[in-house]
Amino acid sequence: MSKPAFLPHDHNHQRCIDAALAEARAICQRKHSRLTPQREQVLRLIWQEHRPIGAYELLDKLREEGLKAAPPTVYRALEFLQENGLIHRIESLNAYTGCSHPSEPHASQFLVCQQCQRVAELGSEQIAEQLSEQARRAGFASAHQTVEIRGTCAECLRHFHV
Amino acid sequence: MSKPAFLPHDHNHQRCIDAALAEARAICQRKHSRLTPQREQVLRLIWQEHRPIGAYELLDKLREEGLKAAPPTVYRALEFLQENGLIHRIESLNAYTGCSHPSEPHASQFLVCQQCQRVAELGSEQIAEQLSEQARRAGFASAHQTVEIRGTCAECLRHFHV
DNA sequence: AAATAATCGAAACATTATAACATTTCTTTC
DNA sequence: GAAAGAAATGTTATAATGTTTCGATTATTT
Ligand SMILES: [Zn+2]
Ligand SMILES: [Zn+2]
Ligand SMILES: [Zn+2]
Ligand SMILES: [Zn+2]
Repeated sequence: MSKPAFLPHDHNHQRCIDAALAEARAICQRKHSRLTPQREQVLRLIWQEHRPIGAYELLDKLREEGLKAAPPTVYRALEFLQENGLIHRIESLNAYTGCSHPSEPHASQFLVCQQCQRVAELGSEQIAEQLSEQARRAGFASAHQTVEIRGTCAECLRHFHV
Repeated sequence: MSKPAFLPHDHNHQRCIDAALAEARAICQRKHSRLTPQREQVLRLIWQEHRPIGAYELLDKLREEGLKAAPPTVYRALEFLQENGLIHRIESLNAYTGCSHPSEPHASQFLVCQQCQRVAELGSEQIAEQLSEQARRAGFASAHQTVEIRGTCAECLRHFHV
């Protein structure tokens, strides 16, 4: 993990979007997963911001873009994208965010800024390992970890002096 | 943390209930928080099992016990109990579970068994510290942590060979 | 007792997610 | 290319979870 967790608020975000979509297409091609136009559209909408987006907010955006969509449309796309490791669900927000490094399976921890609502992904194997280890000491076999840290990002700390 | 995370399936659970209610009463008395009969009833229902319980499941149980309850009845009680540190919300389940050591504020990590649905609370300050520290390295100021580990508890590992 | 604050009752409403089944599109096989 | 099978999508309805509002009641303080 060399990349900074949160990019500056004014970074060139179009690059994030383009890179995420390109990587998604490559991954799906490799896996023979069908990243259909609708699914790609949903992924693109999710990547519009680093702020997680809810299913119904996505639904609205799909409709704004002219698609005749109903809730299942969105939830099916979300399911596909999750199964293929392209997005994560943020449990504490009931919302979805693009995965920052979808190419390899990984444990994730999320930093959720209360001020700007952005989310960044830590990919600390160390944390994941320690969690698994502590669980193991209780005789517990870990299958999946949900780690979400709510707080204030560096930029918001500077701007709002919270 | 000396107590085992998961108690045996066949432990004397009435003791858990009684102890939890007694501790809750003591805490609320000390804090001048009003643990009304309704709130205590909800807490007792939550402690009926080590399995987290959803708001509407609670609502049903309240009605079974003769209370004329509506959703706000439950959610208000849950809010009170959470504010007073007597219960935790398990985000990945949309459900609530009794706090195992409500007397002092503490970070919590939850082990959630996929087989028996029980939840145990780790209270590892070490994990909490490491998470805060890793976040801090990203310039992020932690305010609250959600840590939920899904997997299989020791007893279920033995019984079901998963 | 009166004033104030906290709690509760009740109805409506809002948000998030899934079930069920029909239709279309894509892929494979012949 | 046509037929069969599989995957994806459309459509409607409904389930599950959570909130707002406002008035009535109860508890606490003065
Ligand atoms: Zn970006
Ligand atoms: Zn921020
Ligand atoms: Zn018990
Ligand atoms: Zn278990």
